[in-house]
Amino acid sequence: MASDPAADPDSGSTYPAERVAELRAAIAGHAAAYYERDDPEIPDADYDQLLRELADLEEAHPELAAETSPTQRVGAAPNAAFSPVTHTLAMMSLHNAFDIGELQGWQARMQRRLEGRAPERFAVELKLDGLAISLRYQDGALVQGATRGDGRVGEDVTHNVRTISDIPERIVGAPPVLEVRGEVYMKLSSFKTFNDLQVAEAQAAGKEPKLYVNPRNTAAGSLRQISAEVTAGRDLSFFCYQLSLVEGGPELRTHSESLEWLGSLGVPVNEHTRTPTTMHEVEACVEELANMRHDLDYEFDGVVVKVDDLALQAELGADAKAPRWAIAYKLPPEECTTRLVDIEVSIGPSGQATPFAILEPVFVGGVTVATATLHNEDQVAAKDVRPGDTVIVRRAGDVIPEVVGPVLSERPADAARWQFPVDCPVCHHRLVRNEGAAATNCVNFGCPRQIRGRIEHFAGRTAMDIEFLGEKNVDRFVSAGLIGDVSDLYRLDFDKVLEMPGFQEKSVNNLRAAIEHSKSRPLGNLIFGLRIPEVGQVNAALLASSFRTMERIMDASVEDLAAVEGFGPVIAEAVHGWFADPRARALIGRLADAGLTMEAEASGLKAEQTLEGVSVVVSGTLAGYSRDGATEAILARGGKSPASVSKSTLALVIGTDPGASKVNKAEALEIPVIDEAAFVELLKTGELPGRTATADRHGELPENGPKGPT
DNA sequence: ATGCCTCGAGCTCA
DNA sequence: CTCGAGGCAT
Repeated sequence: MASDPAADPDSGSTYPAERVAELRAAIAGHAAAYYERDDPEIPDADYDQLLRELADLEEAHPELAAETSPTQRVGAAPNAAFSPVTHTLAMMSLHNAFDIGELQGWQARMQRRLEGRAPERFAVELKLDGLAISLRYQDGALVQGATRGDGRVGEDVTHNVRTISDIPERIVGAPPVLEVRGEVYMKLSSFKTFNDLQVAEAQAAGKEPKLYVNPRNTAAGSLRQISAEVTAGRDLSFFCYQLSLVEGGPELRTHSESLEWLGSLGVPVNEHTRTPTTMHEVEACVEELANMRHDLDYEFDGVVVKVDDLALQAELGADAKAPRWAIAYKLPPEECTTRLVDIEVSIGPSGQATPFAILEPVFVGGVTVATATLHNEDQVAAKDVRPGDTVIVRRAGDVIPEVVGPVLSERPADAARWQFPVDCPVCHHRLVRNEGAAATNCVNFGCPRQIRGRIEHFAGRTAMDIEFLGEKNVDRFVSAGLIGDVSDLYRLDFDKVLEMPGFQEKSVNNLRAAIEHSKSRPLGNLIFGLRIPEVGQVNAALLASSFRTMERIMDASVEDLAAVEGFGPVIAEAVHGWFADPRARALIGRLADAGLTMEAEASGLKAEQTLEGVSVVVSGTLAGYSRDGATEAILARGGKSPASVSKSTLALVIGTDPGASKVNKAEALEIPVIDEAAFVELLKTGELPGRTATADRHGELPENGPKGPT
């Protein structure tokens, strides 16, 4: 902005008309910075100087004066706000098609009306989820923005529309009169930023945040602000989808031509527009656009098909509700409303009490949703959803169903704020929420849910990997009183198991062998299986390799533990505290007696430490290594293998079907992406071979196919 | 204060 | 696998 010539009075143009235009543009920019973003770019005195020069010029050259000049409106209250605006051309809605058959029906009706002639070309566009507005330009200057209203009469929202950066205040090369229609919407990223800001501000003020429900409602609400400053803070966007009125413009024969022309004038037009010629192609385009639903930074709820030829459009005309030359192909809703019947709390395997919503079942995002997690007490409070509320439920793509928020206008008068239950629904002990924690927990060590949870975790694939001992069998054995903790597994009464329905000799023998086999699992797996707070797979392996024996871990002081690389006071304290409990020590004793591995494997002659201190991430399936095999190979050579790519990653090894997020991140961070052969080389030498897979695959990756199920 | 990492929850899909 | 929360190092 410092180099803006118009800001410098000395570099002014010789011709008054040009200078006037320059001044107006500069003033508009500075005014926006000052009034709308509260962030002045130049001193007030300089601004006043520009304004004075403009006023002088306009006085000297009355033919250059204009209604829209900043001299006419600076400081003026937007008293025209929300006054009724009668649309020159009614803003009609669209007929809907919910499947391909209805799309074909529409085409057949048109063809009948045209007595057998068929449209030669169509335009297929996204139907954005925002709100429709009409913009009027006179001599290239934006003079009015209006909402759709009832289609005939809308509301004047000019003051707010001017704050939308996508919408040009002036159009160079525009005809004397120009009216366009389009959709004001909010980008998903802007919506997220905006809601994050709400949370931050509420926290700073010590209040509960008021979250906005979705980008569409936020955009609509933003345009209804009395103060344009509020609207300016919302980062709205705009796409034009129709030229509705033009006087003195070029000759335009098709809709797509008109959009192209508007685009060339600087009016934002959506890039995802197709112009197929046959209905068959139309269907393919509709499908193609529909598949982009989760790949864009904005939402759309349908695809609009229009007859491209403007003369044909005129011939087809409209019925009472909508034009005959266009139809909206509606996509299945990803968001809808339903009744929140109740809020209940479930106890997780670790004792965490998670509130969840019981919903009147609704079909949304391709599945029927009957329950949805509400995460924790604060989430329920922030959303302020109450039993009896009508709520908005959302399930976008492969995202988890979510209760977005209540529809306050539908709230029953007697709906009371929901209270977190006092007792565990499983064991009826008091629930505890610690200071500063988000979660509420059942802390009863003997809670049946937690007994089961601990045993399931112990038997899980990532811990002791006991086959045939899944959720269901654990539940049955615990219920039958056969096991109460993990050490009971090693003295399980198999005769009793044999008596249980569904168990025959063979299945019992399988189970016996699996349990027996688990005794020799490495020490790290055992430690992980114990489920010590703050100790996951990584920290468990660290404990095993640092202390070598269970005994030494049990006897380690907090300082000893904190000396482990990557351990701080919190983890050290958690480990120490866990082993300090006599019940834990007794359990370890029983496990040792049962014959479980209590020492780290004698590492013997180890592989050369070629990867000392570096980290290598693996994604996808490798031919010569199992998932853990590759990780082990890296660890054995002194390297690390975290689950995600970061700046410190030396290389990403990809097999077949690598995770897209890892590959993308590696590319973004310019981390070498290597194939299995290069990985083998890397293990051997610690060096990356000259040619990387990145170079090979360049230009190939962005063309990932459709993400939907195939 | 920042960025990397692990933990732990919840969920999908073969 | 992905995501948010939180621990730890810098």
